[in-house]
Amino acid sequence: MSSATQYQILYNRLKKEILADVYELGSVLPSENELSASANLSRSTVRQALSQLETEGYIVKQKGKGSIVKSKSRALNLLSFQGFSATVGNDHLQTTAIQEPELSTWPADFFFELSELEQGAGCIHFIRVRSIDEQAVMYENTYIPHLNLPKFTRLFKLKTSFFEFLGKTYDIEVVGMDQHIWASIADIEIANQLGLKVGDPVLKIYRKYHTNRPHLFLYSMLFCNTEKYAMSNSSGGVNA
Amino acid sequence: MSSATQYQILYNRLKKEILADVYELGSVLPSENELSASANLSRSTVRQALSQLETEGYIVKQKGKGSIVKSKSRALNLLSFQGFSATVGNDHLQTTAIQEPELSTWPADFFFELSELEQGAGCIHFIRVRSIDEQAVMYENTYIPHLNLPKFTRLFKLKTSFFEFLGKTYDIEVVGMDQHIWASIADIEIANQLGLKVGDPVLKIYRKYHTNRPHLFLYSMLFCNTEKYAMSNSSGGVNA
DNA sequence: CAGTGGTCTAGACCACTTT
DNA sequence: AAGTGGTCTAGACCACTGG
Repeated sequence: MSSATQYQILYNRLKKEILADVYELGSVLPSENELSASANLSRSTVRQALSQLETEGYIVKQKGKGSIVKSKSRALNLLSFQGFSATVGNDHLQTTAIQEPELSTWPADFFFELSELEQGAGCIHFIRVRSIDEQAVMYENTYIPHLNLPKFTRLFKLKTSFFEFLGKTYDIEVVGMDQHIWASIADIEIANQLGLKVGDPVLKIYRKYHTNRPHLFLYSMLFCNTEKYAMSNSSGGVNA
Repeated sequence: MSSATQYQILYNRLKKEILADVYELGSVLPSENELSASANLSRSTVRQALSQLETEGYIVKQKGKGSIVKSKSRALNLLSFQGFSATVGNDHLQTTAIQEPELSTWPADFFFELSELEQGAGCIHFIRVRSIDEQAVMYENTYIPHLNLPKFTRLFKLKTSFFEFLGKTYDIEVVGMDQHIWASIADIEIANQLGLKVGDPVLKIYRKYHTNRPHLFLYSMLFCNTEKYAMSNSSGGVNA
């Protein structure tokens, strides 16, 4: 929490209203001047809030028309599982716990560089397997520095959405990420968990998530079975 | 082309300077106030240019410090080759022609859905292999609908940058893309071209590029050797 | 034509980093 | 203390969409 900025407050309000269908898909938001007047903010500040909604895919702006509600997509538009035609909805997605969160030291040869702060804090580690319609597609190894996350191991239930939990419990939001991707080969553990044979090709993805807390990063190492489902994403839409 | 805005001009200048090593990796750009003074622009306008550089991954801003040059990643911030530590510069990147551009019909089982317009136009097809320091890393199969691209097969030289060519010759710019990613296995052709053994894992990427021409899309099918170099990208960084 | 978003200016105060 | 980027204001003119 702490002191949120004006544009963040407006951004959150509008996002909430879009998700709550106050503004329906395809309709226009109040104009920048109207928002400026009603929220008692300068137009620049309103534009900053709208800009964030735009880059996250909630709205599209059109000169002369207005800000049009485009989708209720989640924030990060980066490489998620999709079927070839339709997106995989929550109905079809299951999560299985392989290892419950435990506090330990960081792996010796951790791929990403860690700050001294992170090194000293130790890490929380857990493993999940994600499935789509009973088909295991992703083996997910997550590492989190134990920085000011009281009672994490007690509170977090692996079955729930990790990002949602962080938001609701600690006000932590993911604002970006770096990722590295390789084609790799399933070892015995990965093969077992993903229903593959040892030596089958798997997608290996290392991710570093950036959060709204300045020095807090989250790390994931993913192994994906892409036999049936590809990883996919879109980019584009321009800028401020 | 046409009348560029002030912040676009500044953005392009800074990007060019970063790519030309005027500002080295890890160094700081001139401060917003300095740029504002030297370019004779308001600080807001300077911030808009820097903001675009940031969302595209060229710089990172740090309160109290400055704008730090982060990488020379290509414009479209989506999945490009990077070494583990340093970005791969143009000095280290070679292109080999495998098949020169030729006009033909579309493949029978083309992965992406094609419009009637595209179907009727036929396609230009060429194959390149990209290498980093003599190490082949990407087998690139490109398909372009033959829509109002006069003399393409005569004008385009495979050794030159494809996107740059489209921009300079036809004023076509890539503004976004969709991509699908799988872990796959090298067949005899791919293995030969990438210096792998048949059965080695490769990254398979199908891309559909969106351009500034409303109905013009470009298609690529990539096969990547990720033994030494990973594919990587960043997302996030906020806005104006 | 009035209304919209796109660009731009010239200020201001703040929190943060470095010296 | 000086300098940096982050936020915010109150204006202005423009190009574009709609009636």
